[in-house]
Amino acid sequence: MSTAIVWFRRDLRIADQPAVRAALEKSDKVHFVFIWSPEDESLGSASRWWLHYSLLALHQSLEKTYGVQLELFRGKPAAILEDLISKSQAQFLYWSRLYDPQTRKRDEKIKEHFKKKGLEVKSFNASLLFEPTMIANKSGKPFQVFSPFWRHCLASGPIESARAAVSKKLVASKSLSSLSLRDLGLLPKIKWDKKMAEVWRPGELGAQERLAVFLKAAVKSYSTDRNIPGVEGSSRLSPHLHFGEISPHQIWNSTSSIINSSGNSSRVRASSVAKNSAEVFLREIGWREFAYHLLYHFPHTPDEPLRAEFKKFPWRKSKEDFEAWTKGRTGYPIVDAGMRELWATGWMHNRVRMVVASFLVKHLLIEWQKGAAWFLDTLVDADLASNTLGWQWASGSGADAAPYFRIFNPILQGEKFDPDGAYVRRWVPELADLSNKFIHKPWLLENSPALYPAPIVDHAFARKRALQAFAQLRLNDSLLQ
DNA sequence: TGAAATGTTGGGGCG
DNA sequence: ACGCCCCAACATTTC
Repeated sequence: MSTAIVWFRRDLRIADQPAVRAALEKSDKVHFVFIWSPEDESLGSASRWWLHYSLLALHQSLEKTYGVQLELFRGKPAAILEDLISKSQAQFLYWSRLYDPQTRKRDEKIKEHFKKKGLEVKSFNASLLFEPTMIANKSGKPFQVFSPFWRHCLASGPIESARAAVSKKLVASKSLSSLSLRDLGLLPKIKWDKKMAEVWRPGELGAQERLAVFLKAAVKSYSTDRNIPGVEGSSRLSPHLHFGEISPHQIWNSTSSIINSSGNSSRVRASSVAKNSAEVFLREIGWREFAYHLLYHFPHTPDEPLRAEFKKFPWRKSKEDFEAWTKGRTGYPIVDAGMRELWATGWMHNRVRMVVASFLVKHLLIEWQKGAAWFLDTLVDADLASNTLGWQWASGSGADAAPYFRIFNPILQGEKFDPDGAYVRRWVPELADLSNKFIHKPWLLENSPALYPAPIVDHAFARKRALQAFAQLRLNDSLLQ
């Protein structure tokens, strides 16, 4: 009897999972394998916490649906797969594709190696609506601006439907002497994760539940509410998407069915708002696709600016300022609230991500790579593609970037998007008693809260300094030409 | 998915 | 009644 190995990575689900489906079609003996390789992929503590529970959830659903366990290993994937294949005599090795430069290189080698040994090795698309190789502009080049990219994607043909999980009982095969989940050492040694468990439910079921809740209510007013961090207006699907607990196809299918069914309702007015909101939401899925497009075609961008002239930007070095930023002690309430939300829950509202990123890069003039690294280290949805796009956007050095002169005013952003201070009050409790008038500028109070720091930099001063620095950059650039 | 500076308009207070 | 000024509200431009 033939044997297949499914190598799970960031596709931790069983529905709409082409590698699993292919293996089940080929064989009644399948080993489901996950290899924890911190040497290849450094995950922050929040992401590790998530991964632990996501693996637990995957293990449970594999057992329930197929009657077999998830087998866990630790080390270099090539070596571990070699061992597994010789022990199991597997003929088929399947996985879902990843798109970051290092992993692509590693996986290509592994594929070539086992093909040479006579195995059928296949990789599948399990995480993108439009893989980077499918999309190019008229001159055959990758897109660098979102709108034309997304227009092109939407015009490039219908999006495939998500497929349900195949249900089938597999032949129990001898386990490959795997580790226990605890042996992977993904959980934190210090117990800081209590808040995480209150906020998140990692795993495929948690993802489906999150999507269902979002589509039932919040999606209707997504286009406006998604900007208000004090309101639960966003889907919070990002960590589920990152670990592949849900596919964009599944999200696409269920969301577009709302768009299509809202046309013949009697409440035409209300439904057209909902329809627009659903489209705005799907556009955000499009931004994720765009991020993978850029990472694939411009593999240097996690470390270096896409626009080369930014390499010479006169960044400041200030350990103290960076630390104040990470700890949520900059003296600007909306910035500090965001950084503290991140620290407590491993997540930050997107509006606030833009504000804190702009603050680090433009007010403090600290290089975006440092902010990007902090985000990767602390976010549960830490994703190289999306994170790179976001930070390059904020610094003005990337594709479709914010112009250099676009500097967020942290006071105005707070007043505009957190007008009643609900978000600040939640995450910066020492300001909870302030009136709406002062909640975003507590330093103007006669006796401002003693425990809360004064602004580490004056806004007007910082704005001028940033504009000067960016002007210098443009000067350098024109002198070179 | 920007903010600040500058320009324009028009209502209303007031001599 | 009229001209003048102030200023809020909105529009445009500039960074």
